[in-house]
Amino acid sequence: MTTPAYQQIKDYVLAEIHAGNWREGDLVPSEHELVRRFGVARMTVNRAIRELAAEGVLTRSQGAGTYVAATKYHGTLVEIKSIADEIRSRGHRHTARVLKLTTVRADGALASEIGVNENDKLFHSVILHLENEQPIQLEERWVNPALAPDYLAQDFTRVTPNEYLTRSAPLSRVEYRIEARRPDRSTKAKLEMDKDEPCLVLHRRTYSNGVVASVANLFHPAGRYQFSGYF
Amino acid sequence: MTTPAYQQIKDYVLAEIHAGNWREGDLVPSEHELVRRFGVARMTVNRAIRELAAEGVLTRSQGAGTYVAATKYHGTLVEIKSIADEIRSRGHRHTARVLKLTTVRADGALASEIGVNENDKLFHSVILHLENEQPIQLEERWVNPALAPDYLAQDFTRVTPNEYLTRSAPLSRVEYRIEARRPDRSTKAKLEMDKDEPCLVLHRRTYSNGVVASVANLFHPAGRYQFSGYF
DNA sequence: GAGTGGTCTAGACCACAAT
DNA sequence: TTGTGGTCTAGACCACTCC
Repeated sequence: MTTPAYQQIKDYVLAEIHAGNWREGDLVPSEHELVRRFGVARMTVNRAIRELAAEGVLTRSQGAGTYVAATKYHGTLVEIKSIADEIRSRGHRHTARVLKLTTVRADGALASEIGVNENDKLFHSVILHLENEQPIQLEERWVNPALAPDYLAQDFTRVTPNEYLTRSAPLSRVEYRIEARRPDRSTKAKLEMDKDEPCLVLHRRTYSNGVVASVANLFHPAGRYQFSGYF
Repeated sequence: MTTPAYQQIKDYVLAEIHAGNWREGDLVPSEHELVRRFGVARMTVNRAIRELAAEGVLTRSQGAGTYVAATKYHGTLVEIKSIADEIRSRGHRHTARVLKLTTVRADGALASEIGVNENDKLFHSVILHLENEQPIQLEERWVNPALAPDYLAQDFTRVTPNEYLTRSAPLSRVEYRIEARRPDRSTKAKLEMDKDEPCLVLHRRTYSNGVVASVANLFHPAGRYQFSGYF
């Protein structure tokens, strides 16, 4: 019931990356080098590294070497890329307004969704994201303080909560729900929405090491935003 | 510039499955048997089959054998499972009403979206799906006749277009777009929607072997439907 | 016990990149 | 030319399932 050698090598590489010892773009030890370190056959190292490459953790190029891949969480659908990157990739200007950033007490529904006790402290933020000065996303978020103790000290006009959280607590699982909804009056005003314009809402719950790190509701004006992708 | 042996074996297995010679749940030849047929080392066969298992095409169990997996397209998000299966998995009753099923001529926009010439023939269907007699999805679809010549002869109250198409033309690529929208009067009436209730719309374009097989617009009442998933 | 997959070895030859 | 990854071989031992 011992862990297979190739899996131990995979775990080793992942641990080095998560610990920050090997960063994006860094050169990973060669197969030959890992063969020496682990005292196994090259085929065994090859399997470990090849699988990590297939999983998108590493990139390889023949003759050159193996590198730590850029972290893309997770590609397939409703990507966990930050709204800021998305706006910038369209060649537009992203700005953010922090409307709220405080500590709150968890009420019953929130406590059970995040998996803490009622009345436990949670961090709460409300941020409005603008694309070329026009509101595009209202981000309402509750954060588990255990996983991001410095949350309240961040400048979220420069780094989005999403970016900060994925850096401070590597995410292991994401649950989402997408719905259409009529906005309440306050949401409608903040997003400067037209009369009768519906809202496209993404609810997202992210986990880090099996613990809920954060719960977010992302509201978008239907006329200015949609999700898309392929696979 | 020859294809690697492991890739040839993967291609062979995929071809047998797509051709229908090997069906869901069928036992796949053992590694030993494939070693004999292809005249390669077992490690080479092992890599081919292991990768197909990792991709979800096959399932393996030690001691028992390797089987063709149930076709789940594609798992991660906005799964391509049929609305009928989804409703049944909730323990509810699915029924469908075929509102339209004809041949149409492609206008400019449709022709370019599907990649045919203007005025080429397309199959067009409009189907209303009900969950326990309550409308849940209005499916508006255009189909490339080249890939599904018998489309008009199907009984879509028994098999959904989606199920029929994935069987007759294995899909290789899916593009989607999700948006919130106010329904037009006719859509609203068909889906028996409340006053001011928004619509959750999924646009989907599916490819088979690099050719557009079908374009669909799926309309859902916001109050009765949402997309969800995890990864 | 016979057959299956799961893993591993100790070599090998090749294509490609950097120098 | 040296070092890298890409692929492959011909064995081996083991754990598991099925009969």
